[in-house]
Amino acid sequence: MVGGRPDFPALERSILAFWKEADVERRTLAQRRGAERFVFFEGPPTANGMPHPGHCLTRTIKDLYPRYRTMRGQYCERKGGWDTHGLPVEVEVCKALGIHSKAEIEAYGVEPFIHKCQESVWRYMKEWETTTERIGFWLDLSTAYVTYHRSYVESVWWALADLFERGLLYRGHKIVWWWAQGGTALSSGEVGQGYKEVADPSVYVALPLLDEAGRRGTRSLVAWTTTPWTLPANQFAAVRSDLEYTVLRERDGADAGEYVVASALATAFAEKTKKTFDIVATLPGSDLVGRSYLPPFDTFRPAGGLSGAELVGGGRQVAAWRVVAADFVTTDSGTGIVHVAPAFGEVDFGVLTTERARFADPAALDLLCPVAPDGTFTDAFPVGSGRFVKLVDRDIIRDLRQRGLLVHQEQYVHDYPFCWRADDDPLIQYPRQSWFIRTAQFRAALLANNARINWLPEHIRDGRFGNFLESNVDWALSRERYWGTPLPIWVCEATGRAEAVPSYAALLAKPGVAGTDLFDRAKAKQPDLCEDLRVHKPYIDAVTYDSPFAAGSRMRRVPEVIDCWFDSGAMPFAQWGWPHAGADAFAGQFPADFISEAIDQTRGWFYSQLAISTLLFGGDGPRTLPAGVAPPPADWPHPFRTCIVLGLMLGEDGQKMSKSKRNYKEPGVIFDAYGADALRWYFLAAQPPWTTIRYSERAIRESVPEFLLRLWNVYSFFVIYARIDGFDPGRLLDRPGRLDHADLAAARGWRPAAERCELDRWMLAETSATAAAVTERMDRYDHFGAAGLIAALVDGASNWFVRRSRDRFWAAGRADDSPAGNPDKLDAYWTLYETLLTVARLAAPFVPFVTEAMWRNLAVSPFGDRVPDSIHLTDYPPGAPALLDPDLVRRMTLVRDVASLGRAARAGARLKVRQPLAKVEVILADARAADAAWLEAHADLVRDELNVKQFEVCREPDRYITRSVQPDLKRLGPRLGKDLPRVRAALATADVGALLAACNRDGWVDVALPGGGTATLEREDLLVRTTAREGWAAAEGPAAVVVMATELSPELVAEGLVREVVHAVQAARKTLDLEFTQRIELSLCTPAAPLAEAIATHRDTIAAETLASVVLDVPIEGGTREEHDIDGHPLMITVRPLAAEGAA
RNA sequence: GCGCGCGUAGCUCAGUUGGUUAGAGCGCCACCCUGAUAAGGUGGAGGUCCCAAGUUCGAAUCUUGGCGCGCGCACCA
Repeated sequence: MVGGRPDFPALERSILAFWKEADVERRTLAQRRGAERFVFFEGPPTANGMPHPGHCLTRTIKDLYPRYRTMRGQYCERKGGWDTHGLPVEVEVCKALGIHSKAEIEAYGVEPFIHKCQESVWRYMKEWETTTERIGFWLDLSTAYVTYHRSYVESVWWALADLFERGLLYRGHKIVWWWAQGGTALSSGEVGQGYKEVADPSVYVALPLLDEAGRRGTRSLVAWTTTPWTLPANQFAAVRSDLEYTVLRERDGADAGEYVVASALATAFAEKTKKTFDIVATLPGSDLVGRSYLPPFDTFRPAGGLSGAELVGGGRQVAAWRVVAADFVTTDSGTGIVHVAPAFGEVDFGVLTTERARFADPAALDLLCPVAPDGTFTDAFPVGSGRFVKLVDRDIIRDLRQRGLLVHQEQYVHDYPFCWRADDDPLIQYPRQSWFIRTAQFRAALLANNARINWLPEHIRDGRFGNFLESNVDWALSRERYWGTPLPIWVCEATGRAEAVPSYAALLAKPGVAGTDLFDRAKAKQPDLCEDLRVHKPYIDAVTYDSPFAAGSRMRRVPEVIDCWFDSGAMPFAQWGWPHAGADAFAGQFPADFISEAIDQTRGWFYSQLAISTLLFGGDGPRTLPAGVAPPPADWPHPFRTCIVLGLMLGEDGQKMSKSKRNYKEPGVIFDAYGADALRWYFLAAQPPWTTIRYSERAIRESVPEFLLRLWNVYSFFVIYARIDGFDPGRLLDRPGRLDHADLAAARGWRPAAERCELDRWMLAETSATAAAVTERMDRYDHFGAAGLIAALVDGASNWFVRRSRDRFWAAGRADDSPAGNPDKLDAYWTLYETLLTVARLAAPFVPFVTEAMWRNLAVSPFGDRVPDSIHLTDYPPGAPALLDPDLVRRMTLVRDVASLGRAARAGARLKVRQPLAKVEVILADARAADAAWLEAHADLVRDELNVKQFEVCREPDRYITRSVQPDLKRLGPRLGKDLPRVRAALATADVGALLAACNRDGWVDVALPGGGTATLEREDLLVRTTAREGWAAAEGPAAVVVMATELSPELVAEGLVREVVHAVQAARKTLDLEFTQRIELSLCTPAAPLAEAIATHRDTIAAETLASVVLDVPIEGGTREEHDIDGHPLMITVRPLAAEGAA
């Protein structure tokens, strides 16, 4: 059913059924087997949350290019994938179980907990599958990779083992964001979730300097901190050696000491403390470096005072509570002297590391940490022992004040991270053993690889992503959690030496392996237990083997699992189980030509993929491949060549989408109301993909008439009349081929473009040009530009071709090659048919449903199995170069402009189009003579469009317009530069006629400049602009001025009145809901003489236009009466339908 | 605080290496068509292109500095 209002959602459901029944998706792939590949990677979504509109966007983009490339003849696999590990899954399970802490999980039991996690992963699976299918995203979910699957885990193991073999995976002591109450470190992403603005105490603390003998003097450093609880762990004070420091003494202070602060901050310091200071001295920071000071607390201070330790190069120095030089010291805030507590800050820890390197025995510098993993002070710091550090701040401040070390105290408002799932728990930075990957030493390689990626938008490369890589730090890989890929490292109980295991088979091959039975027993008890869990906690933890490092000792796995981002980043090879399996699949599917995700994946999937690929497959790795397995080529970029980075999608109110705020409509609602094509077109055509999209139902709804409905209307127009006129391409053409222009040539009654009318040639030229341009854009991944071109083509077909061709479609004769056929009508059908087929195929990757419906009806209905049964099995239309006709396209634009200007001129003069006018004249600004002649030859067209009796290109333009000459700035700018204003001035006052005449004669002209000198200008340097003179009904555009004759003769007025009358009668017919073939009796009564006369004169016209058998001037008995006002004249219309007696 | 992006019509957004009269859709007003018709079309009004300075013959476009918004990073003490 093509007529009437289309029901897109219903249409789409039937198309979905067809795709499924006819196995179309698989066949599009099978058809291209062996062809050049287009490699696409699916970034795995997590299926334990509901899909929302943002996912619909990514899925639309991810579908578009594979569809397009497939139609272009490439072979594009679309293997799905699911991300299944990680804290979010554990959190979901904990919620369901009503538990929170690690202790509670342990109490519940790791084994049942893992089982729950594995089940929970598939919680919203159904919704994801439905959404994926409904939006038309062709993705093979049946072969989707799953990150918890054993083969996937073993691929990841191999990668980690390889890194370990190369010394790139190590165990380190680092400062991590620690959730003390939960007993785990959090990932940076998790930390980022939990920032809150809070007021913390901020203190200025005096650190008394010590002399050579270790005696305390009167002079103190002043350090600033917002975390007083870290003061007991103080180990250093940092200054910058190239800064100047000032020694201040409080004026009027009785026994005031002296304070050292950075000179740049001395004033601010004085203002803060509200004290008046005298400057005692200034000194460079370098003078402070090496000095000892008294730590704020004695926590770790040896009773016997400070003894030195031996330096690497000989000599001795005090190990702790010493001033060090550091670049990170700034004068932005504080005092220019930084309290360094290596246990509680990453930067601070860096200071310790640097200092350790200076000493012969690094152990001389212990890491001082008075805090237990649960966040409470140990007995080492009696003031706060047993209490959570943050709660001890006040006691610490009181203690400092009592001892005279507190210089100043205030509240400081700043952002501080809290646990994202327990937002009353502040996080602390805390030293913790974890496993790291040495990504930082690959910084240059990462950047080089990144430099070769085609990022869209481009600024991602050097902007967000590049910056991120520049500041790369080693990847903190391990997580002290449960549901994740277990870190495949086994450690010797006796020696602590470790080795990595690349696969389960390798583990089984170890000497004296034991513990594999834990899983077997669980499986025996619970036969449906997922086999993949064999490589997960707790089963894998039970597997031990003989240590190669110490006889009689066992190797045990470390307890950690890994960051789930490593899982997803390993997807290019792990999806095939490579290198343990899938060598061929991997070789053919690496690197990806195209991936796309939203910008939040910069440090997520984009980074994890790049980092893993660069480390494994860059210049010098991998080293541990099984025999016969080759690494992929190392050429950059890998593992992806082009990446479209999508903007974030916001809700209707411009805020982040959130379920609780209900600021977005569920995708399902949109699908049911407007259809998937509407949503897809909105995503693809309404804005470039990287802008932040404000998702709104209104915007989606409004995008429908603009494209989908218009396309449908043209299509529906064609179908309606093709049926009436018997246009049946299936009968006229035996071998349809690909239904391209050349194939249609074989059809009976088909005439070459050259023999058809101009409008047909124009339509075909536009179509061909658009096909070429769209292809070019799509090859550049510019679907936004391509969509604009397709929309413009549809607009041209609807609002120019169809509108101007109506009479041809309605002309007498059949649309076939029979004797009753009308060749021009047939031309019109062939032209529109070809255009529709081309447009449908161009738009197929964008709106796969409606275009499929069009193809099924336009091609499959008439040709049956002579053509592919799905549009997605066809080739993308190449366009026919022979049909291109730039001159015609330009001229048609010109005539459309003229028509448009004519209407503007009418509007200006308040002369509606129903009122015929005598004449319209056009003055072309700077057109070629051939264009003018062409335009004049199309007088009929313009007369028809503008309802005028006469049209001509004006021979005496000076009557209506003035001309001015302007310099072509783009051409002359580079040549004349500073002289331009003078050239402009000269041209403004020049004799335009003479100037142009000289130019046309000689090709150039010298212009005298106001300040002296001349400029030589060529004809091409001059632009002629025409301006309408006052007093005419005229409208001007860049290309032309259109002037309307406004004088109304009595005849013209009468004709105008008649058109109004016809209009009124048609309205009456419509009110009566008459069939358009229904004949009527009509009476028109008016007391107004001019109107009566006009009606009398044009009685036949009125009768013909309104299908009236008679037009009377007395009321008809039994007719329906309507009172009308015709340009101020009253008119009574009476209509009486006649008994049916055949069609018009 | 640092980094990235963005500020153009009432709303949502284009504007492709600096160039002449800055565009579209929606909304609004007016009009047209009435054989695609519970559709379709045309025209119009509406803009200090966030502000300021600079570079330039010329800036919505380039530079710098503000202001505002979004995102990322970050207790850099």
